[in-house]
Amino acid sequence: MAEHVMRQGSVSMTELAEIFEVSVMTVHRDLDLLESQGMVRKFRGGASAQASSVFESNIAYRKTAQTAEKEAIARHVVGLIEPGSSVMFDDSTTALAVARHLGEVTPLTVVTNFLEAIRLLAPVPGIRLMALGGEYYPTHDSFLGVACVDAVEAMNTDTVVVSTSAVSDRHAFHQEQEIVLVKRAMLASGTRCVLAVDHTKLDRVALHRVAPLEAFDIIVVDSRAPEEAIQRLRDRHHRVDVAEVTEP
Amino acid sequence: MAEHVMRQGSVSMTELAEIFEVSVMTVHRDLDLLESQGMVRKFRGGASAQASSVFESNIAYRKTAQTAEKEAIARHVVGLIEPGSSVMFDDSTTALAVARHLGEVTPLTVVTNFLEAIRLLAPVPGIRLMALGGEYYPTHDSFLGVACVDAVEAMNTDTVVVSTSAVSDRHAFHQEQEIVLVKRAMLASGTRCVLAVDHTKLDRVALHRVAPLEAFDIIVVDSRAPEEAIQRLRDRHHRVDVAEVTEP
DNA sequence: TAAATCTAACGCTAAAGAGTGTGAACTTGT
DNA sequence: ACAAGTTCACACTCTTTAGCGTTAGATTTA
Repeated sequence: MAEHVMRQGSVSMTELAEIFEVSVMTVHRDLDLLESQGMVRKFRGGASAQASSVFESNIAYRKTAQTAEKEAIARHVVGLIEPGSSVMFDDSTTALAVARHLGEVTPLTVVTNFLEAIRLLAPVPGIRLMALGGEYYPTHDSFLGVACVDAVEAMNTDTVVVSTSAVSDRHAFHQEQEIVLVKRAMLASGTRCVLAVDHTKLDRVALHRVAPLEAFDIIVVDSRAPEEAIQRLRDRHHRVDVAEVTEP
Repeated sequence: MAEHVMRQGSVSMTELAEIFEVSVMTVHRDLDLLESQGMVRKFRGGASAQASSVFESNIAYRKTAQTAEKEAIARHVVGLIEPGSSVMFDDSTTALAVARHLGEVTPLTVVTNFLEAIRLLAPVPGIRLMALGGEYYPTHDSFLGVACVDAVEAMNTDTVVVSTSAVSDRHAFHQEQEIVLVKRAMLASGTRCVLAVDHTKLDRVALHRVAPLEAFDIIVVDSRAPEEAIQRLRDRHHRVDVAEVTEP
């Protein structure tokens, strides 16, 4: 339904009800949900699409996108992590995919500001979990702000895994300032930094520069990235690992 | 079933299976659960009770105990909180009862290190949630340790609500050192400090002193506390509020 | 004011989840 | 080595929960 609103730009309630063969009440409920997630705007009689820049940074959307790629990247990243070491990661869905596999490399110390990852890892035996506090942001389901940056700066981990929404030949980018600050702090507090991005992020830019690519020791992309894009990254002396995507 | 193990001290598997009219398999599963929560010890053929001091500090036990009293205290404490102010509370089940009612006094800034409360409050509109990070302790379902103390010390809130496992005429007590350190830090960072304890905690002591009762501005107890115990607290110039318990 | 739209409440259905038992395979202690 | 005890995997039942529609009442717009 979200996709339809996106395509049309603006649709009426009754129209949506007919298309999806559901009652008007259901359309209301679903749109309320999408609106609370920042995916669409509601007005009397219908709903309109949000600017792409705002909903792309939204969890509900990010979770469903490029799952196969993220899964492949996650498996590769987990292979880079040694049992007994410490890992820090941010509030990206790619990192969440990594978190799902961390139970395989125990014992491990895990540090994150991502509430969903905390929920996921809290009951896992063999994982010493450290949460980064801060102000809770519902749109990201994570803790950000000054308190979080301070908490990051008080720590040091063997491996830091971050993902950003855009990567050019020279820099990693992200739209939101609060998140940029946290990611930067994380990069500064990791012995080894891994940038994990799927191919849709390559050759793009966003509002804020997070860091130059030199700040990362390893860049992991999925195998659906164009060969020449990978080559271009490698040309600038980066170690670029390609994770093989298996599923459709 | 836990109660039966407590009373008997030590019971065999088959005995438990007969008493509760369930299969031995189920007994195994339930005891595994209780053991993982630290309520009992398992050995080949049966299970034995834990020392009371260890299981009393355990969430699974604390959650089921004195719910009516905690509910009454919680309602009273919420009445002390003004909309628009900030509240910090610890990882006590009493505080959790308070958290359940915080949606009624929005807008509000809430600070806690208790994961269950974070889960509970994250989706509540009108609540600005700040999490205190730190090392995750499964037995308390909260974040403790140096990182947590540092995070607390970096903040200041209008009201601090804490509960302790024992209260004498002069001091508040708790068994665990990590928790004591966090509670102390909280007391130091609140403009107004509230001690919320049900009547079973009165006239008791535990291993560590948390703070003298003078450190608290208000002490809230439930109406099942003996009158003379309340009077004794009041004699020492404390403001003691009594929350009326309604349910059985 | 009338028509349209929105919200809240209730009950229904289908899917998900928790809890349990059975039998086979494995472990431990005597 | 054998018996008692334990664990695992699977299937079954029961409870819980999420999602949808209908109706009735409130709100908004023309």
